[in-house]
Amino acid sequence: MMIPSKYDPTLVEDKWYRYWLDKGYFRSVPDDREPYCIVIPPPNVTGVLHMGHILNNTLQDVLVRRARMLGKNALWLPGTDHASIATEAKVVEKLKKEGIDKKDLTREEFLSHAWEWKEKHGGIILEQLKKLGASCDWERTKFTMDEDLYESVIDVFIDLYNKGLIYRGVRMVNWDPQALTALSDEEVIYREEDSKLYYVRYKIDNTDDEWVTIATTRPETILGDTAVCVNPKDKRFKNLKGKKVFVPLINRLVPIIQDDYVDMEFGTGCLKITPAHDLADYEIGLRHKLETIDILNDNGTLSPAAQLYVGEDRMVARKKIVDDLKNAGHLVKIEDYKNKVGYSERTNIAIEPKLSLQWFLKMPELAEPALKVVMDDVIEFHPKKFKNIYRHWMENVRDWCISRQLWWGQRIPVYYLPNNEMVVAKSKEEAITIAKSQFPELADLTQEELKQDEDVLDTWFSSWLWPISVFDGIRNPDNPDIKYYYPTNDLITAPEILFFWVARMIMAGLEYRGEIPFKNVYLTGIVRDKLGRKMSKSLGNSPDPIKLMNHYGADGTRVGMLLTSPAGNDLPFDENLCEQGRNFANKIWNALRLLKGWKVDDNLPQPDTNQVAIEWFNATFNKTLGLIDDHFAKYRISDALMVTYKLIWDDFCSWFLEMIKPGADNPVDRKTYDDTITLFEGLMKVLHPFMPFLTEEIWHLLCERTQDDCIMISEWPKKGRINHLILNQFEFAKEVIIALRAVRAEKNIAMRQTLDLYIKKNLDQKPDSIFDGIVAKLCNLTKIEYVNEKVDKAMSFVVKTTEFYLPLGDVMNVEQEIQKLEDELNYTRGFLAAVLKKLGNDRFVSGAPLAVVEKERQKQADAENKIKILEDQIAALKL
RNA sequence: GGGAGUUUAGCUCAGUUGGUUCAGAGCAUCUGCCUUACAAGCAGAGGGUCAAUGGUUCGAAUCCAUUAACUCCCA
Repeated sequence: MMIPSKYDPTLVEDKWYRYWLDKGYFRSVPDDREPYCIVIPPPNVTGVLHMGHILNNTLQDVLVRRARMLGKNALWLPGTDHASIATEAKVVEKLKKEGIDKKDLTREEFLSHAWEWKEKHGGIILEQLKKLGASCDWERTKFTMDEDLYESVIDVFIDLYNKGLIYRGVRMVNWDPQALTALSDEEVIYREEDSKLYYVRYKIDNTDDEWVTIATTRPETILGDTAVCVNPKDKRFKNLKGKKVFVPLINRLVPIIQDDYVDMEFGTGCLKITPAHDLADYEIGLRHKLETIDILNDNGTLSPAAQLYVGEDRMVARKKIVDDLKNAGHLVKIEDYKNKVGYSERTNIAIEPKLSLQWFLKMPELAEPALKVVMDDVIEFHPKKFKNIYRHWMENVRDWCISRQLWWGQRIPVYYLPNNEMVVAKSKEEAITIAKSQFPELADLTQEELKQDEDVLDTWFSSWLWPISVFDGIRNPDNPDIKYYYPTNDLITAPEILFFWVARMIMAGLEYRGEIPFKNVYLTGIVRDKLGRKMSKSLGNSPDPIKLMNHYGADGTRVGMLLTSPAGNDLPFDENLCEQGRNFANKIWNALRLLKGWKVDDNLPQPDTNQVAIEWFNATFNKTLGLIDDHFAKYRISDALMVTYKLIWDDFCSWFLEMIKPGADNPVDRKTYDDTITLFEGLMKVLHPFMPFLTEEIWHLLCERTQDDCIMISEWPKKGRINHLILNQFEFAKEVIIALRAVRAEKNIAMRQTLDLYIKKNLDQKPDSIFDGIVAKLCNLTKIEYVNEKVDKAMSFVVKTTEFYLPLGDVMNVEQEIQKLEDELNYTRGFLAAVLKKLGNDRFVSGAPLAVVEKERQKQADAENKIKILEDQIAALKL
């Protein structure tokens, strides 16, 4: 067989993905086995694959592939969410390019455009995940706007409303004056910018010429002022108590109030209060029962309530009012000032805090049990540190604003009646029935008189049901799927959405299933560039994951992502991590080439050295498998990968294959060959979750396979007996081999030149020659002989208490040898001194555990023995 | 302003309830090698006052306190 010396993933990856798909290996339906389930954190339907997805989905695939190999009925359920604001923005933008204005469309027309867009562009990301190797059950792909999921959301709204948990109220929201919608806090980006602090004086009522001066960054909001506030502790303003001031330009008389909120150090210590346009002011307004004057229209222009600049944009009004204040003698001074201004993530327009009528979900009752299950580790967070952060949020939770002024999403099922009442119902028909029964005066109510709420629900109000609604567990709570797969096992997501999504899923799970939605939450880090910046489209600092996969292979990219991404830590991404992954693939490929290049001789007896090598590798494999399983159990995925990496590269390729490698043109015996194939298979199995494509390819090249003999559905290796003795024996042999290599390197002795080795055991120890054959082979020794006396004129080294001699004749430099031995002697003496000091300390001997003291005594004995041997060697050389 | 977290080699990180031989790994660096699987490789080497100070202890990277720097969340 001709195998190229470079592994080419492009010839392999698509082929196997299609094969797995055709065979239905990703498919899961309930059966008698233990289920293992992950629901994908639904990516945004507008999205394309970015590095964060690569990390997140690689982790999920690793977990789900391993679970499948462990014999579980593994389901990874894929899907997307409708991302109401992002998608609507995209559709609006697209229509604009076609000369269509959203305002000219009916809701139905707009939605048909939106669906068209979704069918065409949505779900690219899912296709891209296939390239990564994602073993999702694609037949179960869900979308948050699918009919069943849509209905689940509506059902839940109605249910929560009927439970009294949903209410309509006026709240301060982040208003996007361009998109004309409220935004959630996470959709607002705060940027520090240079602005001005304006000092404005207000005349005090009933005085001739007494003023108070306030400082503000937004002078146009003066028109909405309904009070001026000072700190009650502030001695400067004691005289102002109970007085009133005139708001400049419009001469509205407002009270001076006192509140602890005011920072005496900031500005003048006097704060203007505009309850309609500032969150803190709004709360002060509530406390002091102030009037609220909303001076802005939804589009950011000033309303008639402002009295001045009506119809002007808020930014224009700001400039104009500064001039007018100045001319009227109210402007005291202007200072430069840095402050943080919120911008809309989608439209990049300055956010306006605005009072508006919104729908809210009460959180405290839902949050309490959701906090408990995390604190009690019913749901485990990995890493644990996120428990604190979670608790802090859950203990200070605020009601959730669930309405959005958009069309793309689940429309709020609230119907307003001609009598100014409202009903909540699943359909217009049902609404009419309810209305008629509740209000006898509406007996003739028609559909036309019914007005449904215009708003849709926040996208998170869909995704918080995700682990339930994807199995139709809201509408059909007893269906076989939900009963089998719920609660799911692991959730893999970013800490950024711990509250917006994870916490809310836990609430919904407990509310609607009476059970947690998942047992473990694995929180990934954020993928950053080398400079530590978050990867983003606007910075253009993110590599294209598709290009990355084309270049390094999906396997290489997966390994690159996972190599340095411990849970919860940010990951400064570097392409050469993927290169390392690619190199690893190539290394394994070449191990296969080596193996497949051997001639196998059925009549050749197995040499003892090969038997030893196999026994040793088996022990190593089993020991490492234990480590790998342990790392997985603790969700230390990158550690599991690193241990696997070293097992294959160092233990298998660098040590084992070199041990059993037949000489040039020599055949290998059948038993060694077959055993090596079996060992190779085991390695490929533990590697499969990380590098699914390469391992499948190698699996099929290692030997003839039937159609359904695929590694992806093979069984995860079971940990066998660990021969600890042989592991220790090898550690000793390894030290000898390394020492011998060092001698060759130091003396420039080529590998092809053979050497003889003499070994002198001490302290009545018997020779243990089990690895001698292997040492001889790896170091090209022609002879290993055990002796009772030191060997003259020979290079020497000591391992533990055994002396090794290499008679090299002339290349020996006695001076140098003596120096080397003396260095080691000095070191050992220093070490012994430290040990003796410890043992000479009564408090140590009496205070430390017996085992620790015993260890120190052992160290003492070892060091003393070694010192004696070194001294003897030096003496012999000096003769 | 409130809260949380981080600080160990040039970089990214391990380091279990304090206790083997003066702290480990991968990458990077350096040295020597195209040794008949692999230069996408092989064999080696160097590199750390465990952020600082103080304390507890027979013993501290690990526990406590203070300080500093950075990150995140909330306001």
